[in-house]
Amino acid sequence: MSETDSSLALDLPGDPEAGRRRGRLHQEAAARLREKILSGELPPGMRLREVQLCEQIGVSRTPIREAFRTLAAEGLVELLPNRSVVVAELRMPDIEHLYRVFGALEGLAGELACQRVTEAQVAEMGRLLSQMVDLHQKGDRGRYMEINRQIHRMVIDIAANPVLTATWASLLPRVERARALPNLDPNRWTAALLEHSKMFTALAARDGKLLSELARQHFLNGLPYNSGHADESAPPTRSRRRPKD
Amino acid sequence: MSETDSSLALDLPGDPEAGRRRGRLHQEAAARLREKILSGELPPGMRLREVQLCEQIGVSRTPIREAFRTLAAEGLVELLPNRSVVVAELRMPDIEHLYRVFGALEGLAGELACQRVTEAQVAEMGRLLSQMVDLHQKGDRGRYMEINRQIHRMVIDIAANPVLTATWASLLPRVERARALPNLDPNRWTAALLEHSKMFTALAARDGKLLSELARQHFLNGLPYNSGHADESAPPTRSRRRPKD
DNA sequence: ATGCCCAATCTTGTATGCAAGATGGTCATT
DNA sequence: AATGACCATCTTGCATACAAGATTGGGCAT
Repeated sequence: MSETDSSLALDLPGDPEAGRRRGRLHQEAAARLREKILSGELPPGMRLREVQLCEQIGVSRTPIREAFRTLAAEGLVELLPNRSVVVAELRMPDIEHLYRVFGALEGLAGELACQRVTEAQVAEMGRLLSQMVDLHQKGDRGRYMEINRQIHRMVIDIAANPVLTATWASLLPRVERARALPNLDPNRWTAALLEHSKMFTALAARDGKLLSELARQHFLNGLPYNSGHADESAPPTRSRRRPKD
Repeated sequence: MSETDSSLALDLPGDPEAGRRRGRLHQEAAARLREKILSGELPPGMRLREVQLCEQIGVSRTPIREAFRTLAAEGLVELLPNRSVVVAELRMPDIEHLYRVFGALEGLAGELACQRVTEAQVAEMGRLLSQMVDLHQKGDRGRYMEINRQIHRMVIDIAANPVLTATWASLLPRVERARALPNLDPNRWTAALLEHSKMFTALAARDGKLLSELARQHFLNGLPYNSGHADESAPPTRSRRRPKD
């Protein structure tokens, strides 16, 4: 993933893997574009021209176009008919809408997981949780978030609902993108940790309804303070940052 | 060369619309394939060969391939890498998974709709509901289902959450497909009507939590009785369970 | 000078060609 | 006769050619 070398081309001259990539070019292209969008290298509103990306990524237009459809399904780009594809904007109201849906899905996942979770899985999750506490104390945000992702992923897996998993996964890239925004998720670390702890308790007690509600709330709490849903388009002049808790 | 149906071609010789279709070929192809899958003309498990469909629909492989991706995102077909595209199976456990997710989305929609619905919209919905009662008495199932769709669509629209709408819409074709199965939705007409009535009352009272729960249950009740796993973790309302058949 | 129209160019949408992988049947070997 | 390898063919994945709509900049008329 750190191959941000200047050459974006997928294959170099004489690449022995050249033939081996067949059948996955569009997936690779989609993955690469997804990275670029999430990292902000391709900023919101940017027009993506097919030939330009073809040259950068080193494939023809066909797999690029297929990748576009994948990314459009993930909400990362918008396809304008007979016009360019543009990187989707991500404004605050959109994020709120996204979080509401994602929260509902996580709630459902928690509820279903409660019905199926095994003791071993509860124990495993307890271990992950204590790791998170550790990392929080060390201030290692990167690894903390990694474990965080792992836990959420685990709940979804335990829920064992393929439709849920697929829907959740299709929304995830946008959520990650929102999380990467500077003013989101500022420093509610401590609060989030407490919420995780409560959710774990609910899971261990197999209290589906409670976990469902906690998961939803946990997620909505990740929104910037009190984004009630009334404040539409981002207030431009508000430069206040929330004090760290 | 006689196809199963010669009228499948999108354009006939000398079609004046021939040029006007540009930019929508893959959409039309997707729509046509979607229909064929929902109607059962393309049965589950059937292998879809590109060239064959090209001839039937009258376009080249490119739009067909793009249509395949659209349908795959809707869960109607499955793309086997380097192998054919096949019409997705739709077995009972899948349907249950689907309904759980869809029910959660409808629940969220109801909750959000309660926060935004206007008196005029409540009135309109009351009108639709009474139409349904009428059609139920007349036994006009077709129109009944049409109004039914309209009401659900209206709730989603009132919720005014684009992410929710898009996610819901992407799941909808599969739900419609499940509804078309013979042994689903047998004759719980009357019960469904009663549930709709309760939901309407909750909406009129702006009781989001209640509507959310009712919507979820309403949807899950559409599953054939005894569709598999243990029933939901809903002990508080267990007296409500309908032991129908 | 300003505004409208047209054409050159760019960009996307569609069709088709070509190569690699999958499929299926036949033949040789045990 | 059964089994496994091989070859012909089919099908998909990718690349590229071609056409139509969109964009834009300049020229012309007012």
